[in-house]
Amino acid sequence: MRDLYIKNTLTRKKELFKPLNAPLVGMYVCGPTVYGDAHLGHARPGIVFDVMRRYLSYSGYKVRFVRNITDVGHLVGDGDQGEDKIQKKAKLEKLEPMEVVQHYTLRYHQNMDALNCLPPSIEPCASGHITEQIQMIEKILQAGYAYEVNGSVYFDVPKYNTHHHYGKLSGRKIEDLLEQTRSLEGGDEKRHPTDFALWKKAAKEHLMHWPSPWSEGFPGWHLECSVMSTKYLGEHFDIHGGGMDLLFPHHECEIAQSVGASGKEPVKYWVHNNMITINGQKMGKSLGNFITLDELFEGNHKLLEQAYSPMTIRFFILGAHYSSTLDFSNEALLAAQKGFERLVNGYSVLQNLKASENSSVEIKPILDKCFAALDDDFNTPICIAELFGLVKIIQNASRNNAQLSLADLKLLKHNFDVILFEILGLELPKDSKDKSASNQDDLMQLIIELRKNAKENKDYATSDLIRDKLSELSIQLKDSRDGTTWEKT
RNA sequence: GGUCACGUGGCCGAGUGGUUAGGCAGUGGUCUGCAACACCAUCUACGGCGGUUCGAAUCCGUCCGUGACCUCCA
Repeated sequence: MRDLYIKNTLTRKKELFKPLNAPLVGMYVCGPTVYGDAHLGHARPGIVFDVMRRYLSYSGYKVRFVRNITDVGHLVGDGDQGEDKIQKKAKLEKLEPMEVVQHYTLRYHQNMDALNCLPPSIEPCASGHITEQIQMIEKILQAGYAYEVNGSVYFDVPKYNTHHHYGKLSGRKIEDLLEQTRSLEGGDEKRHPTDFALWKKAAKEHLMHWPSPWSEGFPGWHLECSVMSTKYLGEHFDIHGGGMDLLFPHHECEIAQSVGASGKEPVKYWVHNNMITINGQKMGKSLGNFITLDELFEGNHKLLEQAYSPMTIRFFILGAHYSSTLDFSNEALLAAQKGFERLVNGYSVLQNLKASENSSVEIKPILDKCFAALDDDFNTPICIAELFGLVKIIQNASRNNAQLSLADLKLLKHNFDVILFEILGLELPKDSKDKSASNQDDLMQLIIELRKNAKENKDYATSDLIRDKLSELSIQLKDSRDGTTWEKT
């Protein structure tokens, strides 16, 4: 196994990846709250953690990838007056809360599938782990890091902070937090502004509630991730991922809860993806400046000049390092689309390449660079840049401006496949994949033959007619020295 | 206000103490009956000002600008 380095948010350093129980790797990623369609921002963690997971698998690890579905408990608005997001949506649409959950979970799955993100090994939902959440609260209470008030249970942050460092992940100090935290509204049950709810007593009109030792209520915002990661990956596991916006308070609270309950540090490597921006500003639900994935796939949004395929989106996202912000624009997306086409083009040319006696170029060093890039904190943009270098060689070889030995050609074919499909998870456009499966190709060969005859007879009217009509049918003819090929556009 | 990032050529986006990132767009060529595709060549660069150094876009300081988190957010 090669050495893989991962930037750990906890230490702010790139660290050599050493799994706790090699070859097993436990990976937990925060999934969506299912109360609305997934947008471009959701695609990013979906894709970048998919590539991490794929690369770890490729590298020989046996990965258990857990990604939750949040279907309960996130409050809207400020303080206690807030409403459960899913409940709010349910009331709005006159649905059962679980209907909302089911609907958006399905749509999320469809989107992730379109983006060719592999499904998680386990996809637990919060509502299915109420018992476990109650058990964890009991543990935290026993440890003395929580207190009950009027049927609700809160995590005692100042007390926790006397034994541990609350704020170490996000680089905060509790004293600073105290100064900056918004002042509490009157009647708050919390003893300290930084305390957070583990269990909330449900108001009468609250639709989603469960029995507990403290009250009929529902679990707090951050608890599900601690509970479900512990249940499926253990009290101490390898990788926890999520968006940077979850760093504080969500992930900070997760650490506090887990340490509070078990005394053990839950996560070895914390990994955070950066945000997608639009006009330099974060794309987010609360800002209302988001574009849903369906809108992108269909080109159905006022900011979009055209539709962009899921693979264009995937390629676009992999073109930037996960830790950098990535700015959305039609121009950038179009560049990604064209770039991806170039890569696909290179791939299909590669399939028909003939081997020479010797190689005039070196393949292995470039492939090594691809893997070295991925080993360096999953640097997909550099990996892709090297791939373009290979495309140049492939194109040159097809024009006899470069030669590849049989061994090199085999090496290139195999690894181009591995990197493009297995690791980066890109897919060829459906049409070109199905091309050989039908008799379409035979028909096309006939048409190409007829056009060739016309050209030889200098009957350019006929040859251009064929070309133009095919073009209208979204079929592009590609003339080269060795004859004509075709592809769907 | 606190904490933390970032500022790269027309656009997107890597990288980093001395060597071409890459893609898209542009320009010139090759190919073509004309094109498209493809290929070759080529042009725009590291926010301002200081400092360290033989040498900085890369390190340090400072100023300016932008953003994120501090409230649910991927």
